[in-house]
Amino acid sequence: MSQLDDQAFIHIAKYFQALAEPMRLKILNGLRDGEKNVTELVEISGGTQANVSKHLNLLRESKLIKRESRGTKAYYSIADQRIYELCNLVCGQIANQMSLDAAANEAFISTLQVTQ
Amino acid sequence: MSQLDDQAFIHIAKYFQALAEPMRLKILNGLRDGEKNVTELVEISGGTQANVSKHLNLLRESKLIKRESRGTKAYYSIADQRIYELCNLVCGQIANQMSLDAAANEAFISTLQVTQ
DNA sequence: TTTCTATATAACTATATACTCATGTATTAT
DNA sequence: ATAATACATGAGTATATAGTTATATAGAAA
Repeated sequence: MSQLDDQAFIHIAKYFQALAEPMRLKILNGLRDGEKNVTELVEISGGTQANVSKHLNLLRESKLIKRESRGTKAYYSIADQRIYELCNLVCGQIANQMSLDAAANEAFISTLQVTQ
Repeated sequence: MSQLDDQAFIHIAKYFQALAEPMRLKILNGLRDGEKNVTELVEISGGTQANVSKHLNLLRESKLIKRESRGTKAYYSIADQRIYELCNLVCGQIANQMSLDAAANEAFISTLQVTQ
């Protein structure tokens, strides 16, 4: 394995790492229908303000979302639409793994709002 | 957010978590061209036998790979082809983020062997 | 049976990170 | 200027996990 390979794997791993947290997935899911400010995302996610703020910062550093400050509010929105493709792929996989019957499976997937 | 949602996000996060480790990505990359035994994967990845064995176990629990024992050897192979689609998506993203010029970008991507 | 090879696992350490609580900072309103 | 609102961040704790070392287990060969 070359060094370049190693660096690449580290980068890719970090990208997946940003998606490897339920609260962050909730936040990203909450941004599907457009930008939201921190207070709105706190309500949607059910987390504390401090914690949501930190997750938002991490997602921003990972270039998954972007921030725009307007007045006293901070509006976040998706910077990388690809994450929904990723989630759709994974959701299919997860739905397979959870041995639900066909109907429940449907319900499960639609609950995730994974269809763009 | 319903409880079902919460469970779903937890599942999806765990799936991404399995991919969020450079050594595991190396191992998965090493399995692109078919099954390999542990010793081969140790050589490919450059890790220790114990560590590779643990990562293999984790990947198996996450249903990303499967194990077949033949004689004294254990052969691992991809159980979920989707991971390569995931990696391809992510690699494109990563390549964009690393501000390489077009040529280096090409080289970078081909090094990753991301094209199926 | 003894030995060798291949793999798994237990014990331990070190590090990363998710979370909470408290506080800081910036913008708007009074 | 003061207060209120919205957000960010530092300190501290708890937990998860990647890694190492040593050892266990299982099959094949002698």
